[in-house]
Amino acid sequence: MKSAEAKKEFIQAWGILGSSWGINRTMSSIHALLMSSALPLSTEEIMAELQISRGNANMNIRSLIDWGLVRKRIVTGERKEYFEAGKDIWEIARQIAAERKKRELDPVLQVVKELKEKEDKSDPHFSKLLDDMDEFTSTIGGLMNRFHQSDRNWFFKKLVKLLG
Amino acid sequence: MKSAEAKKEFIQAWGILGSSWGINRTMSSIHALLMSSALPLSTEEIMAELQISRGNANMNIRSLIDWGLVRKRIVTGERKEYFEAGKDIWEIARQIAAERKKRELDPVLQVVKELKEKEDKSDPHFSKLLDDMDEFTSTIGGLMNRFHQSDRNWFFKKLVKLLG
DNA sequence: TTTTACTTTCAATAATTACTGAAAGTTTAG
DNA sequence: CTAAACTTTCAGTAATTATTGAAAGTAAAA
Repeated sequence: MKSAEAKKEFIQAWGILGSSWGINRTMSSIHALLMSSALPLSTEEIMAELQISRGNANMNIRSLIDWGLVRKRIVTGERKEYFEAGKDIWEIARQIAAERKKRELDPVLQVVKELKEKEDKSDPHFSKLLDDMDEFTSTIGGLMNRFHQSDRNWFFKKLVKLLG
Repeated sequence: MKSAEAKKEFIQAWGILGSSWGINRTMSSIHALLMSSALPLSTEEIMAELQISRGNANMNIRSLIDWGLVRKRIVTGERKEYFEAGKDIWEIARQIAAERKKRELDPVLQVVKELKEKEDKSDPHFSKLLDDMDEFTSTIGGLMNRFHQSDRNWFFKKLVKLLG
C-alpha cells in the first residue's frame, strides 16, 4: 500500500474518532493530515487535500491552534502561513486531556460543589450521589492534572506499572 | 435549596457533559434523572419530568440499557416497566469506559494495525506515526481493560497512589 | 500610496442529528 | 378468544451543527 493511500485511511479513521468524541470531523481530519505530514502545510494545501472550503479550513485550523495541537510556521521567503501539528502522541494526548478537563469536567465539578453547598440534605440518596460525584470528578480531575503536568516518561512508567 | 431544584440542575449539568462527549443530551439527562432517583421510574414519569415524547424516552432508555447503565425493574403487581440506574459512580465510569473503548478506540487501533501491516514504509515519518499510535492506543486500551476488569477498590487505590 | 497576496468573518445554506406522535406490535388479564 | 395496557417503531419534522463562498479585513511589496 502506498503511503498516500495509507494516510488517507488514517485521516478518515482519526476523523471518525474525533467526531464520536464531540470534536468535529473536519477538525480531526486536518489534525490527522498535519500529523502525518513531515512538512508544514499551507491552508491551500489543506483545502485541496481534504476538499474543503477556505472558511472551513480556516475555522478548524484556528480551533486546533486554540486546543494547542497545531502551530503556525513561517517559512522564510514565503508570505503564506504554514501549519504543523505536534508529533509526539503522548504530548498530543496530554494537551487534549487538559483541554477537555477544562472545558467539560471542571464545569461539572463546579456545579456539583455548588449543589453540595446549597442543597438542603433532605434527600439522603441524592446527597450521597453528590458526594460520590464530587469524589469521582475530583479524582479524575486530579489524574488529568497529573497527566498534564507530567513529562511523558513519568506518566508512561506509572501507567505501565499500573497495567503490569 | 430544595432537593427537587438541585436535581434539576444536576440533570442539566450531566446532560451538557454527555453532549460534549458525543452522547445525546436526552440520554444523559435520563441517566442523571435515574441516578438521582432513589426509586425506579416508569417511562411515563421520565416523559413527564423531562418533558419529552414517548418515542424519545423509549429510544434513549434503550440506549442506556445497551450501554449497561440502566436496567429494567419489574414492580410486583404492576404491569408497567420501571427503570433504574446503577448508583455506584465508579461502576458507571467502568461501564462507560468499556463501551467507549469498544466503540471508539478499538476501531482506530484496528485501522492502525492494518495500516502498519500493509504500508510500504517508504515514508519514515508516517511509519513512525503509526508505530506511536499503535503503542499509544494499545496502552490506553490496556488501561481501560484493566479499569473495566478491576474492582472499584483496586483501581481506586492504584489511582490514589498514582496521584499521591 | 496603491496594489497584491493573503487571512478572517459571517450570513446563507446544506447536512446531520434529535424528537414527535401516531400507528403497529406485544403481552397480560379476563 | 378479545380487550386493555403497555412498548416499540418510524416517517415526518424540528433543531442543531457544519460548511460554503464571497465580502471585508490586514499586511507586505512595489
